[in-house]
Amino acid sequence: MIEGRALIGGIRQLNKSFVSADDVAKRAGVSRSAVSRTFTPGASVSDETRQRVMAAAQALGYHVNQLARGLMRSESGIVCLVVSEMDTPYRARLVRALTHELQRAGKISMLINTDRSDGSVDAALRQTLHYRADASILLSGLPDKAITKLCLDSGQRIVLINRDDEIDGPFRINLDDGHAARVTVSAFLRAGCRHLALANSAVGTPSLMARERGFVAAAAEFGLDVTVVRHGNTVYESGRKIAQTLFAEPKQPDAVFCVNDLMAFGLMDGARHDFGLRIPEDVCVVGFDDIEQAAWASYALTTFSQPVDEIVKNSIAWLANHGGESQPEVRSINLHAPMIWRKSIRGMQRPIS
Amino acid sequence: MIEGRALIGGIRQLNKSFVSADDVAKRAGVSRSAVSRTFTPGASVSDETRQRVMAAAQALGYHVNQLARGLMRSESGIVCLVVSEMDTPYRARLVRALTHELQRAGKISMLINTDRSDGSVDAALRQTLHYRADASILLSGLPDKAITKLCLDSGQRIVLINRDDEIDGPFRINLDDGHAARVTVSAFLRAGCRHLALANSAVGTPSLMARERGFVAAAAEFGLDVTVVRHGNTVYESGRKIAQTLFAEPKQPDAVFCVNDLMAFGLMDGARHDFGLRIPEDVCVVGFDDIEQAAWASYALTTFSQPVDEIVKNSIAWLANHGGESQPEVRSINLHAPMIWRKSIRGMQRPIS
DNA sequence: TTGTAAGCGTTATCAC
DNA sequence: GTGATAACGCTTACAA
Repeated sequence: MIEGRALIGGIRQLNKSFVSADDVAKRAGVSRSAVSRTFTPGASVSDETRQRVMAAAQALGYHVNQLARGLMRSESGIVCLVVSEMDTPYRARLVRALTHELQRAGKISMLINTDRSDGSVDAALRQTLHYRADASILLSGLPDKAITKLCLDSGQRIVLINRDDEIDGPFRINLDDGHAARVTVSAFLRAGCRHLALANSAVGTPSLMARERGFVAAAAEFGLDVTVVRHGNTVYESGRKIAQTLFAEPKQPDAVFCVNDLMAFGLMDGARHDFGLRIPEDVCVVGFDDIEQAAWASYALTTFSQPVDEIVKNSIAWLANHGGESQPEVRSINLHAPMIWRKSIRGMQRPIS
Repeated sequence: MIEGRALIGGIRQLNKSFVSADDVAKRAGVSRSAVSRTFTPGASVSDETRQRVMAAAQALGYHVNQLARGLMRSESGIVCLVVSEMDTPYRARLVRALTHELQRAGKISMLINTDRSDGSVDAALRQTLHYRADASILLSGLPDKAITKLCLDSGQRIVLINRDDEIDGPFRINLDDGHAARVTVSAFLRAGCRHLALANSAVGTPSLMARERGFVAAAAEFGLDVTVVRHGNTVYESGRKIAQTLFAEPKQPDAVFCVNDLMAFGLMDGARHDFGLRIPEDVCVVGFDDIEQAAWASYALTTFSQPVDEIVKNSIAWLANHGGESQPEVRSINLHAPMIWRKSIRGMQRPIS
């Protein structure tokens, strides 16, 4: 009754003094354990007791304290999302979908931003260890291998999306980047293109490099050289910059595969506004990710769709399956990124992939 | 030593059996309290003890258990971000910035997705109450007033961004929507436009409606009518759809104020591709939010910049200031959204705002 | 400065 | 089915 535990209207309490199971027990005239059991899914409580407990809980505004519960149970219910540059369209979509499904599964997601490696990242990540997160999901981006190891060492289950940390333990989800690259080459050739180019970023993450290698290799099979340009980050401005380089050369490419959509948009705008080129008449363009903007009329970009729903489904399924003792058997999975055919390649609209 | 507490290489432990302060104390040859004090900022530990504790902690891979700490302390260190459609460019940027600054301030953010009102939202939100979050930040979007009340009732401090729940207690951050609308009207008039239109969504959130009212009122001052069209969500497709309506009429508008950038892009694409209109020669367009795409060459949209950094700074400052006892005095703040002048209004490039 | 002991709000074990 | 009691891992008086 002292120190602000006074109840206003029977519901709201002041001074951050929360209602505890003890309070509920007293009011309901039962024991703490009865209250606990009432809020534990696989319970063993008589209907009458449950009724009384629920009534008391309702009246007092009682919420189970997960902090305390997590102390006893092995699971905290927390899943940690580690991501850099999360306002990038593809990443934002992934984070949204993951969060949504996670909370449908009764989990709660903690967000760790790894934009800068200035120690604040490290601190934040350490935070989640402090909270005894059940698992971490590492999205593509900056986070380095040390982070993976740190999470792993603290006993978390880990999902790696589009990453390549060759550490044992995590579940890996990757895309068939090489296949996409080959499909692109063949689409370009069927459109009559002969001067192929590839726009990549300078960051050189594994999936980006896989796309580059696949593209160059597939072109080589047809005896074609590829002009490869790598610049900056995987952002719009890099694509635009690459356009400046590519189209200023005497031998202008007539087909460019950009390793992601953002760069493709920059490249398209560069080609159009800086060089007066038409797409797809003068130059064909293909991107990767199928972010929302790819469908906008100004771009109508032919690209490869990130199977976000599949990624999320697989992540959560793996997390759910391996809650128990069983040794994780499946270590990685390869998902298909289907081609989305729009208007940035000339000729027949015939998807192949 | 039993049940998997065996240490591998002195660092990694199996079976989720975490290292506790007790373990560290034993190894360092000190008491539990000494360990606790070592990890408490305002401590009172001798340098020597601290050294030994740190060494032992390092060797064992010890991390303070926040779940347990939160049980004693009043603060859990958790801040809850409630947001719907968080992959929308503006929201994603806000979430990123908030998360980043929050973790710089030593907090950790929990993400609650309120996309569907199917009870899963309610469950997720209830989750954060369970985790005793210190505060909640509600971004614009779906979450209804009941949610605000729920958070408030559980003793959380609350920040409302661009929302209008007329409940007492939260800190409100809003924009000068009306001013932006007036500036837009005067810019249109100076560009020689006479047939003004406004593209709004049908959701009718307070800030959106404020922009509409402000625009209509300002136009009225000059004796001008405004064609108002409301349709769908605040997305690209809605803008495009509105273009169909607007430009099919005999009296085509020569200036359109769109309540957000996404709709503006849709409207521009509709005007160009469906009606062959040129921007800004045939029709001037202004948006709101200044998302990344507004700077892309295909749009070069004149718009109003969401002061994201200011919003974040103010949110966190308020949260930090009101950790103590003091009655919150400042209840709300109004931020300025400066006009970003690009190329979607014809004539002199003279910002006014 | 340091150790001892008493909580914090749960859940799990075990008699009844 | 129910109620004591012992953890869980931490912080914090209080005493030394």
